[in-house]
Amino acid sequence: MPELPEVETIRQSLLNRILNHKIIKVNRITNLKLKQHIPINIELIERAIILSVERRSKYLIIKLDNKVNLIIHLGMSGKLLIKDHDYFPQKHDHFSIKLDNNLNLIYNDPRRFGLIDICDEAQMNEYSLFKNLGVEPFSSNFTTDYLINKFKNKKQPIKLTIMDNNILVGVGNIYASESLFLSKIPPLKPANQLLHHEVDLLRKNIINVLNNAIMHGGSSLKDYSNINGEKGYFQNNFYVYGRMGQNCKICCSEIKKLVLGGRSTFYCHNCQNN
DNA sequence: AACACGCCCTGCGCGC
DNA sequence: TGCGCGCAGGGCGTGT
Repeated sequence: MPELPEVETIRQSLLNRILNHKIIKVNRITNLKLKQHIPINIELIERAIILSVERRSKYLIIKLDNKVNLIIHLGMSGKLLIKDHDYFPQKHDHFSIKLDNNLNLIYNDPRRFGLIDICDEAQMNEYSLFKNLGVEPFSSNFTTDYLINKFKNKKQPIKLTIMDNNILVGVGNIYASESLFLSKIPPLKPANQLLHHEVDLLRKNIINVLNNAIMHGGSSLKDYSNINGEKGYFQNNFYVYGRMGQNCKICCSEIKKLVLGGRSTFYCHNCQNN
């Protein structure tokens, strides 16, 4: 599924297709439950005009002129696709929106870990899914001091800590391994044992790796694609993710894998050894 | 509070 | 060829 760079790529590619267009009709294609059910009053977005497409963490927020926000999360396997007016629903299509430019915005999600929700603009500050989210990696609040303060009492492995959405959003399993490699920090190192300069380096590398991935259109493993079905290319630039048994691109040591919090974690034992 | 773990699902690739 | 198993980009709820 998409991490922040993939969601951001989707957001950007949506802009010139749906902005300022009117939602003519919403269509529930299946009644299957996603992470939560599609709201019963989802028809509230019909006849509204799309004013902007924003992102918070890995959520897309489509803001409408009737003060209602459409919120979409893609979970592990969710996709948004744009298809023209004679589109015919495909397997795992769950929901679609027909626009006044004859395009359909389709939500497809085989594993159904994603979600579709709505929230009044006035209630966004109380919106439960956003309430406990940590800082955005591209915001000015994402400082070294902020991280040091958050890491202070964390004995857990740093890899789990940077994936903790209550601290920092947008860093998923791929970019956690990648940013730790770039920072030469072992994934198992307890968060509270990082030195000041390591935290600073990690912060910079998180920003850099996410930015780089966005510039490459995200990473396409298995079936991720943008709204036009196009793949991203950042997966070709991975230093460690998915490279177990291959040689480190820096020191030629063998890339190792371990499991942390149930998720595969890749690292170079030689480069990340402090 | 912090942390370990299980679970929500389908699909794919692998070994046998 | 077919089966069972493990694993997959996320995030929440539960228990200790």
